Amino acid sequence: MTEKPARVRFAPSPTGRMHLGSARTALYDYLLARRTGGKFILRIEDTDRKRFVPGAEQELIDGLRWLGLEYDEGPDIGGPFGPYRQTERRESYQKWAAELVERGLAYPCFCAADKLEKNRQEQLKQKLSLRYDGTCRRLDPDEARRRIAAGEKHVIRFKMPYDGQTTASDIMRGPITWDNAGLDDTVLLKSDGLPTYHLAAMADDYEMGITHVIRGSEWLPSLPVHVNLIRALGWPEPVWMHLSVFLKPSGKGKMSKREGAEALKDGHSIFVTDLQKLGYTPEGVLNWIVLMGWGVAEDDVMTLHEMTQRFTIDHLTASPAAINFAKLDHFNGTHIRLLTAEDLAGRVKPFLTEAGFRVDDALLLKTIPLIRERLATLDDAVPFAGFFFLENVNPLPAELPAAGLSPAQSAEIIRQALKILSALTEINHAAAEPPLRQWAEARGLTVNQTFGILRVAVTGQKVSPPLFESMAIIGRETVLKRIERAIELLEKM
RNA sequence: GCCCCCAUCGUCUAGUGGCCCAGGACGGGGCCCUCUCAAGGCCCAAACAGCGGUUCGAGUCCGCUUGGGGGCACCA
Repeated sequence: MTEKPARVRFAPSPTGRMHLGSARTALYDYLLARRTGGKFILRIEDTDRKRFVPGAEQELIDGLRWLGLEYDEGPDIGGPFGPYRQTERRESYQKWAAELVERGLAYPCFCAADKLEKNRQEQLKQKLSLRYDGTCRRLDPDEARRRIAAGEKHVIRFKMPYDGQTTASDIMRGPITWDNAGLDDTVLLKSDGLPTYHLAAMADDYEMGITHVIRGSEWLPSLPVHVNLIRALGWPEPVWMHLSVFLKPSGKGKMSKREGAEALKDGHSIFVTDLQKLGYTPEGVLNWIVLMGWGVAEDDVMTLHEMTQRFTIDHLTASPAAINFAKLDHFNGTHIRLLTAEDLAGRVKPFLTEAGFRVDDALLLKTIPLIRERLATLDDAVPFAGFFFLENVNPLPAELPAAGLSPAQSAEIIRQALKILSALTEINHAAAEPPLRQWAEARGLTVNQTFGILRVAVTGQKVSPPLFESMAIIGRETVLKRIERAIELLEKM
């Protein structure tokens, strides 16, 4: 590759939970940085003190770590361009704001919030476009200085050009042109002295040497503000990439809290730490989201490492993508099957432990070949492997009799099966399956019926890994004991 | 109300003017395998939103219409 090393930043604000959209942005950031031999930076945009959520930053960091998106610079690990939290860089923003005012590119605005709100309502009523009326832009600079000196509350607004056009280029959409007449005098510095996103992000990107800005398409409307600001200050312009939003599964509208709750009922979630708890793997999640907005012709199963080798900016797509959880399940299962037995065992263990099973590592490892292709999520191991770690199972009596057979008939069948099995010195597929099958067929029974009763007797459930392979792991004595118990249960029915 | 973006199977997408009577994946249907459930193999149905241009030739370029999405805060 001939691309120059890119400096890319993931810049979330600690105002909520880390969702799929953020994860995908971070992924693309990471891929671009790794692909070009550049740097991936985590920056926390915490200038909104009202919406600040304690713990949100940690969830972001945990999410990135879990996904395996290691960053090179960040608030917790430092780096040459720190600090990486915006509230720790406020002097810098104030300095830039002051410079803009001094050069006549920005101005202090004393308009009160309630007055601005009244204006907005009025504009709404008259069906006008919503924008600042420009009162303070026309203020005499000397008077403004006097009012500031008198301690009057104010913000700093950027002076957008009144006429002409602004053109900026997005990597996936090409050049976009706006009439400046439709642009607003955006607030750069709030009355609490902290910057808004517009100033803070641009200043940081400049000071941190960011070469590519990857962010959500909700930022597209403020692109002209950002480029005018950058150009006013004479800063180099980064490459812009505005990622489309994720739509709810129906494709109508973007994901909301309502859909989030709906997904959770279904064993899915749009939050990355939830996905972890639900038994999804980073590999599965990553593979799923990387394809929502970036297309490959074929071979769509990839690890993070393979993604970094294949990722290219020019295959990014600009259209909104609907979330499809069925596809997540598929990718997750696929990556589970790609793991080594040891790896899978280690990942599955916490879910079994959490479910109350006392897990023996050696035993767990033996069950992996039996359960691996049955798992869509890691916690599917609970129903598929839990019974291996139990001394006794408790079959539901109602589930014991085979379809179309009475409890008495079913009892008789496994009494015979017990006879056959106890004659064996070891119970495994090779030794147990042929004689049982022969016997069943001779009696005019289907193997489904016969093996079915045994399955419930031995595993306690109607659905399980292969019967005889499971028996081999459980061991002869325990198997025979469980069958005897089932016979008792059937006799009592 | 104003501004901006997007538009290929139900969904995610490949396609960068002829290689496309449009390819892959998920989901769906069928068959095979099979002790349940899976996994796996094979096969099938399924799309270029519409209308005008440009061109010898358009899914691919342009315009309009329609549909969808985003934005218009001292939030990011």
